[in-house]
Amino acid sequence: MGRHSCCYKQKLRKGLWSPEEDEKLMQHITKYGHGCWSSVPKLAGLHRCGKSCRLRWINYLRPDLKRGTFSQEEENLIVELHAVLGNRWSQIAVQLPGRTDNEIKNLWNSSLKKKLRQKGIDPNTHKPISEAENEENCSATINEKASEAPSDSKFVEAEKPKPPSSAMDRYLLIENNCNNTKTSQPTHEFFLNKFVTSLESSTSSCKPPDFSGYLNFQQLNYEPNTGLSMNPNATFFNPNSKSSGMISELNSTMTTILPSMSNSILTTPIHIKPSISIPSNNPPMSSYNINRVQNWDACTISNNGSTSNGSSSSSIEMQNNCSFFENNPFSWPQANCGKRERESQIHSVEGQPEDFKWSEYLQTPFSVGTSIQNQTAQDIYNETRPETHFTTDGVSISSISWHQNQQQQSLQASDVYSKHFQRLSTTFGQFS
DNA sequence: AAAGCAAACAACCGCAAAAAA
DNA sequence: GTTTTTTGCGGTTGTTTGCTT
Repeated sequence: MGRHSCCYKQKLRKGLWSPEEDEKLMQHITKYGHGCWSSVPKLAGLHRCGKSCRLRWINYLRPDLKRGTFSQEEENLIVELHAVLGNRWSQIAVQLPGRTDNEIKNLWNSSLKKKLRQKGIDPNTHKPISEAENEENCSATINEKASEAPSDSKFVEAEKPKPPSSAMDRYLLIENNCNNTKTSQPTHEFFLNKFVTSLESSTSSCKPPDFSGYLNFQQLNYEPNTGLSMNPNATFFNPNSKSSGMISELNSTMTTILPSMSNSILTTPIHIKPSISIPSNNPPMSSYNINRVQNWDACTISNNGSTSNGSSSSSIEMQNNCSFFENNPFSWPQANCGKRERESQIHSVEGQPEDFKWSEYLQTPFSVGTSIQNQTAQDIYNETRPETHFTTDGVSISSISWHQNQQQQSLQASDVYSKHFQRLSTTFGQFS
């Protein structure tokens, strides 16, 4: 489509917004909602294009914006998320309630990038700068190998290695290509990754998720450490919801995942006998957080921000008595992929915030991951990153090394799960 | 006090995808 | 099924602010 046609049709104001313009836009949207953005300026009496109005609202006028300087925790989280998501600012912003993608992007470009470089970390790869250079060379070798292969069939094209998108991918790529080995590493993360991927693809296709790959996860030879009391019957999502089958899967998944999160097992490849040892100073998850998650299912959230079971909660505002699967368009068989229809459903609920995104409310259970992540990120980024490590053949894989000390392993382990929780949160947010 | 510079912030632009006609 | 319109995203540029010389 290209450029907004309205910009050509008439002389529209550009540049900074005046307080009067803000006021007009604010009043209009508060009263009528934005509806179709292209009609907003006309209806609100503004000499701006709809696009400009939208941007102003999203980045500045929206009442739920936090504003102010970013906290250290937020900065750390952004760095961590950027390592996983890259420049997907909107997805990163989902994980930081009250912050906009534009704000985060600006922070990254003006400050965070520089800070990372000062610490010797390449902001693009999130690895020590020397290591990033080494791996680039390694990738070049891999590409050379790929180009040697016959390239005249579509099959070959499909087999071309995709750029690694996660630490695990990078690890496997380096292991398999640089070491000339062919090992897949069915770690707990591997199956967790499959699980989250199933959810992601099911949300995009509006089909029930395929957990077949994930379910093997639960058959792995590992025993959750019992140092943490975990109610085996705990449910995290309402089992009486419409998609009870899927909810049941999720609940069993959560029961399995959470103890292992807390115990920080996991990056041990499964072909080596899993060693489950708890570092004496193993701190990651507070019982407070566990309890909050365990109680989540029992919580019905009222519109005054308190929970029906009497426990304190963050300032959540939702409809009366809804557990979070129930009152959201999160039912696979009936999944409604039409955005406009979804919007109309949302609008039809009296008093429902217009831009209701339940992924934001999902932050509460998923703050388990976030809280660990903050803790972890703080440790990692406040300290000098470890110098480059080398595998036996000299390939540098420092930031994803399996050979780091136990404590670092446990910290990374928490991060790994945090990452997948973030993905879950992001995925579910697509339904809003 | 003024000039120069850098950082921070706000807004625009172009593109692509999704939705509607 | 095609075309048009709308929305959202990420890159980039412009403006303001604050600090240093």
